[in-house]
Amino acid sequence: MSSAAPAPTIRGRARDAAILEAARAVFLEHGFEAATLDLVIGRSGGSRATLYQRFGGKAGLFAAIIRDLRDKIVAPLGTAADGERSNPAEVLVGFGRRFMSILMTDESLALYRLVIGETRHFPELGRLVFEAGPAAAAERLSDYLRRATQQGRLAVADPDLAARQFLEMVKGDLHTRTLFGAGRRPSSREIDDCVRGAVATFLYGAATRRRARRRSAPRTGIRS
Amino acid sequence: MSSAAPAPTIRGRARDAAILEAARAVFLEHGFEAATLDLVIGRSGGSRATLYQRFGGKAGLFAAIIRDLRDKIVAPLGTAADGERSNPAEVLVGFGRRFMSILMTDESLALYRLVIGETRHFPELGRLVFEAGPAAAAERLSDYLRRATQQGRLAVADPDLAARQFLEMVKGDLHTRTLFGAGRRPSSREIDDCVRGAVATFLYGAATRRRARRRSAPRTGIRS
DNA sequence: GCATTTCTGTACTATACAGTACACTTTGGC
DNA sequence: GCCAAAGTGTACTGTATAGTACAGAAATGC
Repeated sequence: MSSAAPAPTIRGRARDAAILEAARAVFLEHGFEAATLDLVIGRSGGSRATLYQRFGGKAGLFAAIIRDLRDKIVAPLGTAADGERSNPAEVLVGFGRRFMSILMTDESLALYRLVIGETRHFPELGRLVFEAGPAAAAERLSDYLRRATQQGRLAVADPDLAARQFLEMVKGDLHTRTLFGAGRRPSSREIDDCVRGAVATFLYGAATRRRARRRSAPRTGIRS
Repeated sequence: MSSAAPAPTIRGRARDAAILEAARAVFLEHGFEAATLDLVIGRSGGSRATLYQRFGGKAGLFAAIIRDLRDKIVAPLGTAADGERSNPAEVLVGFGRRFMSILMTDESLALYRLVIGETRHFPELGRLVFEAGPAAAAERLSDYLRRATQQGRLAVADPDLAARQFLEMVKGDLHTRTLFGAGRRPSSREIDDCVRGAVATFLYGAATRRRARRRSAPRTGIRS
């Protein structure tokens, strides 16, 4: 599928890169169906025949740019953890911020819209992006939560679940709202508040203290 | 925009309804660009001219079905709260379940894909759907959280934020994963576990008990 | 520097589709 | 039943676009 041969010649590599860059912009801006190869060629400056020879056609080009974007934008999500300072709150705030700083870029949002919108036609690409991004980020966070719990710094019963919960809270509805184009883009200040709020709720919950039971009880004690 | 006149005659109303139903199916299945009016007409059985007269064209028809779907699918999200039993955990589990039971239907997921994917071309429709659905649901939950806090049953500093956090956790990554088409559709059992897990974390948090401070402190005490 | 491979430009094909026109049929109020 | 309004069917127009063909230019490797 993608660009079959890695790259034949120097000119070829440059051409591939130019086509990919143009295609990325065009697909992100217009979506798969509304994007036209003439638009891509107009931007990249190559020739129609080369595009077909190198990428096989519109669908192949689309797959190629999604893979490209996955590597450039989405994969870094999975490595959004670093320097584990001793305080879990600080670690979580840092992780949340890096997560959001990648997720809320124009390119990242456009990629989400594109992939989610085209899932019907390209289901495997959705899987590709999801696994490399959000799922990988959750895995890394899960590792941290497990270690912190073993060290007695947190009390997390199910690290995988907790990691996903935390990341969803960090996104808050800011991400969804922005995907829907509802309201203006959130400021970095709002994003920061959202991250800190998520950390607070994640760590301490919303129950009144006098009602709090031993941690393990409510976790399994909520019935029906 | 939408179907201008409410409905002129009986046959007319039936025709409108048939066109809308067909258009809904076609747009949800193919997306805006890939959907064709011939497909719609083939399904609804009317004539091309009527469609144009009643809905003004492809874009008008699209706007009409989005409004229709908002009323039928998304708006109920906003009313997903009922019977406030005394136990906050039970109320939250009930709310979360109803929320997810609407959100995870095939139609609801397809609508999300459609609206998110077409936000570029129809930003106002995204706003429409978001406000009527997720935002309205968060508002109702926020009301409950505020009341429960006033009654001393919960300790929620910012009910609006908390409501959004809770709903995001309830969705977990199940919703996003399914939107991306990654992995099989979650079972109702998985959804249930996700909801209960969200309630547990929302109420009690992940901090170890011996590290827990007074609730108000960490909420504002997380710096940088 | 020459042969070969790769890229380019242009022109062409086939098709699909939104939107329009118009003559004809059905419906529904009276 | 009549007749105005609404709906139908078909055919047509114009355009946009994916994909193909091919001859020529350019670069690459030796």
